[in-house]
Amino acid sequence: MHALLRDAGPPLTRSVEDYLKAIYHLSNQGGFAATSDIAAMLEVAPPSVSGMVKRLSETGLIEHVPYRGVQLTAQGRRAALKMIRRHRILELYLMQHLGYDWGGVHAEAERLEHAVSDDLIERMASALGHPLYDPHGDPIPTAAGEIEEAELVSLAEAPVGLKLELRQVGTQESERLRYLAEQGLTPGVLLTVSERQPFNGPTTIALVPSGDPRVVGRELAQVLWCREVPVDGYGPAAG
Amino acid sequence: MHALLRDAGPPLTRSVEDYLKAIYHLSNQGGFAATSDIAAMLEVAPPSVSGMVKRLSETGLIEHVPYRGVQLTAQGRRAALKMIRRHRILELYLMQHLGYDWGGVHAEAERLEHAVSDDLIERMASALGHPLYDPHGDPIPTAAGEIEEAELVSLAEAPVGLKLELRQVGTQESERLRYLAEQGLTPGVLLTVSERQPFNGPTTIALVPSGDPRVVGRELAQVLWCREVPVDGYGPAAG
DNA sequence: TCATCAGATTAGTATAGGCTAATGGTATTA
DNA sequence: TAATACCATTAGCCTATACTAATCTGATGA
Repeated sequence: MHALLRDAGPPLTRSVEDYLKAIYHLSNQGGFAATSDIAAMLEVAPPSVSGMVKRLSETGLIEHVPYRGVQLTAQGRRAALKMIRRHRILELYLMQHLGYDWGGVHAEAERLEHAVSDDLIERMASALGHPLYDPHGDPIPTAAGEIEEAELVSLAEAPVGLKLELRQVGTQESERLRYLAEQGLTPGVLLTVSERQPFNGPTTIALVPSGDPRVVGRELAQVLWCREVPVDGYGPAAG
Repeated sequence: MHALLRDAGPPLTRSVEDYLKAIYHLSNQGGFAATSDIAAMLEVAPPSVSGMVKRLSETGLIEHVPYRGVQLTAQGRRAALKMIRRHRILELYLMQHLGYDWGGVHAEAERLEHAVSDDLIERMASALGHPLYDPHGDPIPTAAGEIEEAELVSLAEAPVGLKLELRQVGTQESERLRYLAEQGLTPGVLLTVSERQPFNGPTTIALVPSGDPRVVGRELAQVLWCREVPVDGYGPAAG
């Protein structure tokens, strides 16, 4: 029996669960999640985040460095992964057993993930054959709270031909961020690597599904961290 | 298109949904639901009920006669039936598609009913073949908000041999209520009618599943309102 | 180095929903 | 009819979570 699952304490509220999930997603590479980013992700005002951050750090779910941001503690990370497992299993179940499509499934899972029991999730997981990846190709954390960390490659290093999802933008400079946003290069976008010029030259990519091309200079490409996207959408790259 | 479904307004909170459901169950026969009964059913303190009752009557979901109790308005009844539909469909789905048993299914449905969308419920209903009765034999309200009202027979009139569920105790006298509770005769219990003495004599019943016998005098039997229980548990009395 | 500005935090307020203690009303019973 | 007991309600308070407006901090750029 893994010791990872029990933490007891009072059950977390819906809000708390949402905050933990958001912080998990925003601090993926071990960095800090910024107050304003959390606020944007949860669609609340920044002061609401400050308030919640205070409470969460008092209960030991996160660590807060004022004016810097927050990180999950081991306990908080466990709780976040549990929610992510729930979400991903739910999405898969709704699509495979109840005919949901890509469009509707996220919102439904978003509400259900707070209401389901562990038991129900495990039953769904069984019914699905204990899947390892969700409909988006993201890995599903195990019931014990382990997740296959997708290794990220910088776009500057990614082999030509690969299909990637942009996961992290490794800079805070607003000029660069603004430019990248204009180019449609925000976390979550899918792309394929079309070509790379020699001698540290730019990388040419094609956005998916539009096919729009983009040329990204090496300096920028180096801070665009991507995950390889499995080809069939349900498992890691077929090999 | 039925006009019954739309009421718009802000979505109801979990608490409100629970109150409406409780009031529906407690005022079944067109009577009033008492504050203390609602409090007991929801496991909250009576003043909490008074507070909620004020809010609900301000929003037009219930009608409140001070010191008498509350009744659902048409709007409140619609909302309550929607929750009951959700609950019963969920119970059936969890049992038939996810292997739940009688024990666990209620608590799970109780939480999920607040989180599911109408869309999901209708998908589950389809997957179940649009069932009319839940695992307890209770009728499932239609999506349009109609429910087959179970006719109640008083125990004093019920034919010998019938299997019944006690649904309503038609007296408020505490002495009688206390006695009935001692006898295990509270709403929800299952029983079969074993025998009835002539000349307005007592009715003998057997509790289900224990088989314990009880002899109930006519006066009391007249206020014990029962519903006939379908034999197979999934439909009305098999014909 | 200092002014500036964006982002973070604090202050103060609101709403939903719960609680306990105190009070008020109704119905039963003597 | 009067006393009583039970139940409902009001008063006053608490927590979680959100908000706006005001203030503070730290990084950027002159």
